[in-house]
Parts: sequence; C-alpha cells; structure tokens
Amino acid sequence: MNEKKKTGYLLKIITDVLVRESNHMLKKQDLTWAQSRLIGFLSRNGGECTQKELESFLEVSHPTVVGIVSRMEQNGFVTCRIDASDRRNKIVSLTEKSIRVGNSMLESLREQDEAMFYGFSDEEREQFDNYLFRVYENLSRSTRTRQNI
Amino acid sequence: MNEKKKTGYLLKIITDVLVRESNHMLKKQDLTWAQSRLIGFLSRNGGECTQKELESFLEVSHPTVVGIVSRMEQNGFVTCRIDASDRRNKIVSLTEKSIRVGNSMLESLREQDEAMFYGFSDEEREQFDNYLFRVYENLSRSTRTRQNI
DNA sequence: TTATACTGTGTAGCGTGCTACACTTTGAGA
DNA sequence: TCTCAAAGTGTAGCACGCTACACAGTATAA
Repeated sequence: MNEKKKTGYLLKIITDVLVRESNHMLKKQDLTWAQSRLIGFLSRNGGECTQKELESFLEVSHPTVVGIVSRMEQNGFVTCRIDASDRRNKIVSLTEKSIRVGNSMLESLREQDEAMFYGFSDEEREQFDNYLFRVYENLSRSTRTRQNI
Repeated sequence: MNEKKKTGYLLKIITDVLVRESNHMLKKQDLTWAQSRLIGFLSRNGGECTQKELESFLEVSHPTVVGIVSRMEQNGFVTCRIDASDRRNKIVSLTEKSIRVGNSMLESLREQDEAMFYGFSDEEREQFDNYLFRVYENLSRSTRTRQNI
C-alpha cells in the first residue's frame, strides 16, 4: 500500500489530481483545464492565432488541437475562420464570452497553485521549478533522439 | 513561444512526454504504460489481487481499472475470476505471458528513468522526489477538503 | 427475518491524448 | 508552366482518465 512510488508514477498521479481538480473548479464556467489553457494563451497573444501556433504552445498533436478547438467553437468560446492570405491556416479567435470568463478562471487556477505549494519557501519553489525544467529538457532531448531529428 | 511555463502546465507536459515515450517503448511487447504498471504491481504482490486493490494502488477510478483490466484480459496478460468467499470481488491474476514480458518491460522503463534524470546528482534527485511528494500530499489534502472527508 | 445501507463491479457517455492516413493549399525547382 | 514536396488541417479509431447511474452481493440493525 504505502510502498515508495517511482518518480514517473508520482508525476502522473500528481498531474491527474491537478487536472481533475481544475476541471471541477472550472465546471461552473463550463470549461475544462485544456480549454482554459487555450484561453489563457490567446488572451496574452492578441486574442487570435492559428491552430498550428496552438499546437506549438500546448505541445500536443494537431488532432488534439482540432478536438479542443471544435468543442470550444460549439460552446461559443472561440470562433474560427480561414486565413485569406494563406488558405491553409485556420485562425482561432476569442469571443466576448471567453474574455468575460477569463478573470474568474485565473482566480480559480491561482487558488490551486497556492494549495499545491503550501509550506514551500520561495527558494524551494524556485528550485522545484528548476528541477522540473531540467527534467523537461532531458525528456525533450531523448524524444528528439528517438525521432532522429 | 518561450514564455515561462506555469508549474502545472510543465507537470502536464512532462507527464505526457513520459507516458507517450513509454508507450512507444512498450509497443513491441504489445503493452501500454498503464498496463505495465499493473503488471509491476501484481508481480510484486503475489501475482493476483482484486480490482478494488488495483484501484487503490493505481489511484484511479474504478471504471478506469475495469477498462485496463478488460483490455489486458483480451490480450492474454491477465485472467479474472470471482472470489468464491465474497462474490463481490473480482480477482485479477497474471498469466505466464505477462510474467515473461515483465523483465524486458522493466529494462525499458529503467532506461527512461535514467534519461529523465541525466545530469542530476543523487542529492538533487532525492530532493526532487521529496518536493514531488510534498506537492502530492498538498493536493491530496485539498482534494479531501473539497469532498468534505 | 426482513428491511436497509454499504461495497464492489459494470455500463454509458464524454474529454483529451495519441498514430496513421487523407486532403487542400502553397511554394520551389525543373 | 508543370510537377512534386512541404505545410496545415481533417478524420478514423484507439487508450485511458473521468462522472453518473445501475445492479448484485454482503453486512447490519430493527
């Protein structure tokens, strides 16, 4: 029961809790964690961008972006149009509705962030972030190796 | 593009890479990351347990366990039977096949673990695990608060 | 004993991640 | 100009998380 968990498993469990709790908090705004992240990015970047740019920022595959965007379009959080200057691009834009919910959304996520680092000093928190970033870079490199890039 | 990522998002991205890469490595054994974790637990615990115990160990909901177990049963990695002494319990057992793939599976996952902590000293690695565990406990507590337990 | 609560499992339906394949549009070179 | 590669998007189908609901077996209390 209380055996020591492997680091990878612990990371997975923590992430699942994080996403699950976020989805609970965001449910009253009719949003999900992934969707809130898209709104956050778009609102810091002029309110619109192409699906391709979302793919790079979210670091997920393009079919995943297609799914998130189309559900948000159905729920009125974004609108889409074809880029006239390059008809391959699909431009995704925030709506009034999504701009309006943005602030309460951020408040929810900030609360979670505080709960997560309860008892951490500023130095500890910073060190944790640094470790995480190093792990991220290690994994990115080994991924590129596998793909022969 | 290179804006500083929020800790939660970084955790999610790292976990996704971890799971995705594991799935790639395990594909030749016809396994997934979640399935390998179930085999690992069972092989350390006498080769069989109930679905309920899997639920506690994996820390996922029971429908998720049902899905993983039934797919593994279809592929011949586990067998299932009803507990005669308490007919509510469904006992899941490893098969010859899953015991056989266990070792090469562990080898794959160990390689990934090494790649992940490339450049970490033993102290840094230990400190990182400690931070992770504190975050895990913080999140567990706030989850219980939400559920009024 | 009988009614009731609890426990373990199953099913339906959804969101989000993936790979593999297909299509349209654009750009670049012969 | 014409061909062919590259880029962006879409679709099919899967694994694995979840919640909400349903049901059978067991335990408990009247």
